[in-house]
Amino acid sequence: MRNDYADAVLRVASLVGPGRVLSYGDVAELLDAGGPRQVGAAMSRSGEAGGRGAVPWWRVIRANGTLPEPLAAEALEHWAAEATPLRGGRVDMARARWSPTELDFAEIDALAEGLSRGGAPKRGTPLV
DNA sequence: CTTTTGACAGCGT
DNA sequence: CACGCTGCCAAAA
Repeated sequence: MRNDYADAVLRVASLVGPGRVLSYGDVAELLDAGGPRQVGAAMSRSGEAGGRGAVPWWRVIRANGTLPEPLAAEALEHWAAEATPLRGGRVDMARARWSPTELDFAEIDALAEGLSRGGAPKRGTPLV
């Protein structure tokens, strides 16, 4: 079922609570898979997300507490609305970084598990 | 199979 | 603070 890496990334993003954020690299590290670029690539697809934009994309940002031009403006509104710790127009990563609870860890671990599905692709499994 | 690309990160200059 | 280069890993061409 785990469609793919992107799905896991989106789920982790949805775990982040209001007023908190995670850097792309953090997400990759939590999943213990891929890297910041994969997370970003996955997030780019969040707009589609099966047609549902229920993904709090503004809670997954760059390590420096910002987002690319086109998104910064809109994200800033969300951050302000959620009382996210800001500093000079960008997120104060030191204070806003999300800390997963043990419960969240279990969730994340389960997601990571799904990614490792080395099951048995073998044979003509076109896969992605 | 190889090459290119991408909502990145970190370090050196 | 501004650039430039390297490392990263998966998906798409």
